[in-house]
Amino acid sequence: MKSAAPTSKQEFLEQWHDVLAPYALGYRIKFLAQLASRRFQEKLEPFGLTPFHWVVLCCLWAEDGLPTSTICGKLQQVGGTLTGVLDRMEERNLIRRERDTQDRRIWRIWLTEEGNRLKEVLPAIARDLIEQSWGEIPEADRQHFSRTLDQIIANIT
Amino acid sequence: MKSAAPTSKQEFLEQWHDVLAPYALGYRIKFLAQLASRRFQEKLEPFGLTPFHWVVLCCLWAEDGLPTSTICGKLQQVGGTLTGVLDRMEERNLIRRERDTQDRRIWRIWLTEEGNRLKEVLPAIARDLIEQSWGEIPEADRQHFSRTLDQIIANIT
DNA sequence: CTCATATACTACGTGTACGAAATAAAAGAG
DNA sequence: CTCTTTTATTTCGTACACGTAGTATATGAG
Repeated sequence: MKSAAPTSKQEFLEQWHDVLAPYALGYRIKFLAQLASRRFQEKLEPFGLTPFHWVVLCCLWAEDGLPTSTICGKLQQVGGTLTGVLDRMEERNLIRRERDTQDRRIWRIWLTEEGNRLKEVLPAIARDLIEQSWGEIPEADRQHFSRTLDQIIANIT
Repeated sequence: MKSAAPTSKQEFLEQWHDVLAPYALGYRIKFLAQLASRRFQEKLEPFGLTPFHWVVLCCLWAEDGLPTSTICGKLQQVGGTLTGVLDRMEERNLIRRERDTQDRRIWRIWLTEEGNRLKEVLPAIARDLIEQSWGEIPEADRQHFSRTLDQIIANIT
């Protein structure tokens, strides 16, 4: 029981199709999310970053100085989760917190120079991983999958 | 910044398609997994269960008395994660740990009476959630999505 | 039998995630 | 201008999730 357990991916998929039908969809999606996160984590490790850091950086690259609540909204994450992530990002010198001058309840998040520089390196890494995930799947199927994904999200929201 | 933040689901999806293309696929999948987990958690709360308890129970309903490592394999989870989950399931009187008589390294997991009884109630709840997730999506699209999902998992494994 | 190696599981430290409660500042009622 | 209510964020407690290290037991070489 090292890390990845004995069951092969083939067996894994079969089992969750047949034996455990009620959870078939949910668990496979959760599993894919988890697997993708592991892969991405491996690639980010050399930079001392996590997948969560990456998405926060994405938000700030698009628009710097966002309030914490706006980032929460973009990522659809609970406030308490962000606090910890931002704490660690601040420690690692990726971002800087500054109080809004108009509304002192708001803390705005600003990229440091290092946070900004990563924009030159990370996107290529993310793109490669996505391309690997799609693999041989043709463009039409990718779009179809993507649309259905959005529809499921809408159904469950 | 209560719990779900101001950005609407419509805005959410648009943003992750356009603004953050590199992460578009990954983050939406992660988000769906998270969202589904929240919904399922809500439904399991009255029983004092979590989604993880559900999948472990699924494994044991199919075959009772499995070794911890086999459950790890079926769920494709790291051993350390299972230990904690099983600890809590034991405390909640869902399962019982027993040492294998042949190989004393192995701990076999057995359902308690309560763990067994839940088989009558929980599957319907899970099925409802899946059905809600699919919504109006026609059968052909469901299968198509499901196949592509497996393919992506295979590509990234 | 004895030692090295492999296997099954647990323990620990870190990083998400969640809901609920606490804190601080703004905004609105009177 | 006060008092209540709302909003932004943090804090806390619990539950995954991972990699690494540690412990106990089995297995194979000699």
